[in-house]
Amino acid sequence: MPLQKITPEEILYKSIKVFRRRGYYRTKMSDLAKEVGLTKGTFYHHFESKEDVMRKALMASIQWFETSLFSIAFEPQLSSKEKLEKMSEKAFKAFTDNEGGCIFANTILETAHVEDTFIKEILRFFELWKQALMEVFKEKYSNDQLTDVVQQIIGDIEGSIIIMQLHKDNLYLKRALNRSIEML
Amino acid sequence: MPLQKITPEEILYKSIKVFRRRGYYRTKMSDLAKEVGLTKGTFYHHFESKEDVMRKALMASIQWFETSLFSIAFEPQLSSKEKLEKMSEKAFKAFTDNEGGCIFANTILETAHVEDTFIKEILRFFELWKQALMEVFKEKYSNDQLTDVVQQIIGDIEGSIIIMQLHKDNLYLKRALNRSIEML
DNA sequence: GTCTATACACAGATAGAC
DNA sequence: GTCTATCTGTGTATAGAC
Repeated sequence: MPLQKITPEEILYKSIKVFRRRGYYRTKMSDLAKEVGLTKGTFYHHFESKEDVMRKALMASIQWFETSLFSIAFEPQLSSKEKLEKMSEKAFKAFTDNEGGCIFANTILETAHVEDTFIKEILRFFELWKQALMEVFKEKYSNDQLTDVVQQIIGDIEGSIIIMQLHKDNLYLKRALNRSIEML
Repeated sequence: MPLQKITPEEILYKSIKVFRRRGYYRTKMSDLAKEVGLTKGTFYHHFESKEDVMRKALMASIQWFETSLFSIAFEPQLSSKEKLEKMSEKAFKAFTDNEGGCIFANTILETAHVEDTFIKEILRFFELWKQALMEVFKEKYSNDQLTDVVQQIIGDIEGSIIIMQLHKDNLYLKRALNRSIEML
């Protein structure tokens, strides 16, 4: 009976968890390895470098948001309100699960003025989020209002995630998500 | 003629600048020393450790916000609107100056789930901000609304700082500050 | 594919001359 | 008070056995 082989998906899932809580720079390869249940040496068998792990982790996370959350905005059988409520529920779970908030916001604040290593991935996340919300709000707001309204909602949610982590109280995020529903 | 002696205030001011842009963990003692124009060895003559520099930098920053910005909320000769406009103008400058956004938000996201080294200072900053805004908004909102409204405004501003740094466009912060004025 | 052992680089902190 | 030199710990990454 061979040792259970760990899948790349599982490694990335657990790496995201660690990166979200500890940040990129503070996370050690040994932290990632430990979380997955491997040694550092073995971990390097799967990835070229720490940057490589982070990039693939971000891409896997984007993939998840795209197929599990943002896609709701384009489900034709749902009303706008139903879409937004469903998205809010998923977002709440995603940003409170395992603590650590939003890995993309964390990373942009951590690396914005130092290097642009992950900027492409981070921009893509926020762009997809924007597109999804614009789809939901397009019937309520005119084209020239739409972008601003959606950016405001994303900012409100991200800000509430900061306050949520500061006070260790999920209610702040819940309220921000409810405010976005009220704007419909 | 002796060499020009650098003041502790000046060292802290320049350290804040570096910490804001690079974050705590990624900032090296040599970065701080270089910014101030000293060598690493000399820098250690002024501070015990990196943690010591950061704590004193945060305290100096809080001091600045308290005396230069939050204090405006308690100036008796100004109307609420005048207070808020004056505060917004100062806040815009403070959060866009030198880039780097809000050092307290950056630090809470960077360290929240890893250590609580600076949590006391960060909580104090947000508490003072909250108190100041509550003073300005107290005539407009009832007591049970007041805390939530003010927390929402702070969240909105902090969120806009993230989006601002993401898109390298100060307008997002400007808009968030204007929204707070519209809530008066 | 997993492990242990190790090379290498670099950051935090200290020592001691001037 | 400032410098150069150095110690020490530790984190990234690699080598090589099983």
